Formats: sequence, C-alpha cells, structure tokens
Amino acid sequence: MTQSHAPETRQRILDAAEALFVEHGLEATTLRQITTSAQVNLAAVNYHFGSKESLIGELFRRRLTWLNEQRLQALDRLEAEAQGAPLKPSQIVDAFFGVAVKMAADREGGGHNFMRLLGRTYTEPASFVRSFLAAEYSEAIARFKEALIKALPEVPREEIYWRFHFMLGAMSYAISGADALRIVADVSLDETDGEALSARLMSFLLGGLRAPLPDLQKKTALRPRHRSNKSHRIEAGVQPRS
Amino acid sequence: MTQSHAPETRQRILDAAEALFVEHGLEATTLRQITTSAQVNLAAVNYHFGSKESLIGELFRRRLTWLNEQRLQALDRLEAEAQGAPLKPSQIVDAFFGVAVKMAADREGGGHNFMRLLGRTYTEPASFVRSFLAAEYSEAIARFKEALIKALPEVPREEIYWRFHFMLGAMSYAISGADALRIVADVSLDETDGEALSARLMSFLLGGLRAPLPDLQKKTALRPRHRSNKSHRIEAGVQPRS
DNA sequence: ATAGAATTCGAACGGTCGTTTGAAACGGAC
DNA sequence: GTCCGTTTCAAACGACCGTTCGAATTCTAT
Repeated sequence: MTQSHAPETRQRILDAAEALFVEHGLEATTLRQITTSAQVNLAAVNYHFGSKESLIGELFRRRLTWLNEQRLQALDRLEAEAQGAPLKPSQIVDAFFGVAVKMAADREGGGHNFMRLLGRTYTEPASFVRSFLAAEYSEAIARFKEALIKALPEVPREEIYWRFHFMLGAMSYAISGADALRIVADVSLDETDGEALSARLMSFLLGGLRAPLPDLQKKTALRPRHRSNKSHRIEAGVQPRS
Repeated sequence: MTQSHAPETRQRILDAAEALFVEHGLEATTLRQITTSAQVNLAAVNYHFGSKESLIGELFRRRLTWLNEQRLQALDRLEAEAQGAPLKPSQIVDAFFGVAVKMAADREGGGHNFMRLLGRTYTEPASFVRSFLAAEYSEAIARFKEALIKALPEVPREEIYWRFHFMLGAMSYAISGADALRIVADVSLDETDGEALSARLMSFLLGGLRAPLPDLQKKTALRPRHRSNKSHRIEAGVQPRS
C-alpha cells in the first residue's frame, strides 16, 4: 500500500547519516554528505523523512527503543528472580550500563557508532535532541532509579540521582573513547576489546556508586553572594582575560 | 604601540562568544549572534582574531592556561609537603578535579559557562578543537598521571589511564549538569551549590578510582573476530532497523 | 593643530546550507 | 499495453554563513 520497495533507501540514509554524525557532529554534517555517502538523491532525505531534524529523530529512535527494551527486560528478569527482595547494586548497574557497553562493542552492526554519538548527545545544546532523548529514556530511567533506591535504602535519593548522572558521564566517555582518551594516554590503548572495557567500566562505576557518602557541611559560613573580593592575590574565580 | 584601547572590544567578544557557545554549541553559534550580543561590529571578530576558529582558540586558551596553572601549583604544593613520599589518591584527585569544580562554581566570572563548554569539548568531533586541547593539557595530564601511578603502585598503568578517563567523564557531566541531569531527575536538583557538588563528585571519583581491579579474563575463549556467535539468549549486536 | 596609525563601520562577496519543485522513471493492477 | 501511485532525479530557491574591503572614524604622538 504505502511503501513498496523504498525501505532500502531509508535504511541506506540512516546508516550513512549515523556514521557521518559520529564523525562530524549533527550540525556539521550536511544532507549532501549524507546523500552522497548513501548514494541516493539529495532530495531523498526530505522525501522520506521530511526534514533533517526528523531524520535525526528517527535515527535515535530506532536504536534507543531497542536499547531500552533490552535494559528493561534485563531488569525484569532480575526482579523476577529476586521475588521482591532488593537487588544488588552491581546487578542493576550491569543491567543498565552493561547492555549499553555491549551494544557499543558491536562494531559491524553499527551499534558502536551509535553509542559514541549517543554519549555526546546528553550534553548536546540543541534542545530538540535532548527533548526526545528524555522522552525515550523516561520509562527506563524511572524503573532503574526505583530499583537503585530500593537497593540502597541508606543512600538519600538526591545522592542516587547525582551518582546516576556521574555514571552516565563515565559511560559516555568510556564509549566515546578513542579520541578523547588520546589526550590522557599518549600510547593508544586497546579499545577494541569490548569485554575488557565493560569489566573496567563496571568496577569503576560500582566503586563510585558505593563510595562513602560525602560530607555536605559547608566549611565557609555565610557568603551572601561574594562580590567584593579584590583583595587576595590569586583567588579562585578570578581569571585573567587575555 | 600595537594596541591601545582595543582590549575592551576583544573582551566583550570573548565573553559574549563564551556564553553563546555554551548555549548553542560551537558550530551553531554564528558570528552575527556573537557580535550582536557583544554590541560590536560584525567585522570586529575577523579584525581582532582573524577567524572564528582563532577566536575559539583564544577563548579556550585564556581559561585553560590559568586552570592548568592552578592545578599544577596545587600539585607542586602537595609534593613539596610530602617530600618525595607518594601522595594520597584523594589529594591528587582533589588537586586536579577540585580546582576545576571550583572554577565551575564561579558563576559571575564566567568560569561556570566555560567549564560547561569544556566538558563537551573532549568529545567534540571538530579535530582542531581537540588538537589544541591536547596541547594545553599535555603537561598537566602527564604530571598527574605520574603522581597517580606513584600513589597507586599496585594498579597497572593501563587501568589508571582508563580510570582517569572515566573520572573526566563524570566530571564533565557533573559540570554540564543541569540540562542532562533533567533527564535523570524529574525534580530539578539544586545545582547552584558548588561546595556540595564538589563534595559529591569527589567521593564518587575516589570510590571509582579505588575500586577493586576488574577481572580481565575473557569468559569466552578464542574468538578470532567474533562473527558466528548466535547461540546465547539476548545476544548483543543484533539491532532492528526502522 | 595635524599626521599617521589603529579601530570601527556598512556593505558586499562567494559559497553552502536545508528545502522545494516539476518532470522523469518505475512499480504492480487490470 | 494502460493507468496510477510511488519513488527518483536534476535544478533551482531563498536564507544565511564566514570573510573581505574601502571608507569613515577615533585615538595618539608630535
């Protein structure tokens, strides 16, 4: 009825766009690059997707829904086994982040490219990207937050939210990997081994998640809005300008 | 001689650009937005900086050199006190990340904006950005890596590199904060309190850094280039398309 | 006051962006 | 073969990008 033999074109566009987005970024990648790489006509993107923005949306959707389904299935399985008892934090972390790292280790299927792109997208300035990211994630995040709160009853909710956030950051860098890591390690590390990366990341995340709670007492007392500090020499918060 | 009363214009451009870059990203921010916001003529950017790319370079330089100087001074101080003895990991982490978080807490001086921008930049696709980022960082990173290796003699170098990388990711998200966090926590958390954020991040980072070493034994034996694994249940690497 | 350099300004340049258009090519149903 | 909806194609659209240019202006030193 509606489409007959077009799906091949749609897919070629999505695959080519994914590879180019991760290489140059969303803004910097042009439709001409995408259609050339996909070997389709320039107008094909607007014909099949309506706009560049919609293309980006579909691109994220096809991977994210699958990813979060996997995560939720893993969590379901764990909770069924536990029969109401709280899960171990390591199980929860593994269900959420392990699935992602596993997807990132899939180089042939394109999962690797996508996960590198996804890691960057949380902090993406373009609001329309973050908005449907939030929509796609809301269910999974809610379930996992709930599980973590249950697993760590002595940890305040706020702290769990923050640590979840930190874990997302560590995972993002773990996957974006290569380029950023080259700043840290002059020797290029072996980042092709998904198993090893997963093991490294997991132990780091769990260490952070289970770390002793911070002491939140303010050391310096009242400080209305600190303005009149031009007395000291170096003084944090006073940067030179050119 | 060379310049007389121009510095004010240069500064206004840098400040305006910084605020706009963090809001819209490097690519998406136009020179017309910048010059309008700074209330200078459109041609001023090319007159004072030569190009948009050079503007970005100067923008990062003026903050990064200062930031890394502070970090190295803090490390110098610690090492002088220790008199050759290895430092505690918490001291090293605090010298590196604590200074950054402190800079990020400085909302009036613009440090806050810059740090949010910086966090994104490690994973920035544009190569020219990462290249001088690596240059600016090389000295500080080398010194801190050295200190960590000395402080954690039982941890393999590779592991330290990876954990440094993960810590950078967590910090990046901690500072980029707000927008990305809103995906995790429906209630918007108080992110104005730099002291509290610093304490939270530090305990997370230290927990991760000192976590038990991962078991790097591959569970599955020889796997020449993993292709023929379709035995297991959920199986990574098989995503749907559209 | 005046010469000369530094800076600002308005206007334009060529190029590239995402999108649109109308015609050509293709598909299966009859 | 004929028809009709779907898809492809080449070409162009207006908008906006970073950059350049020459004249006007402002500052500084003599």
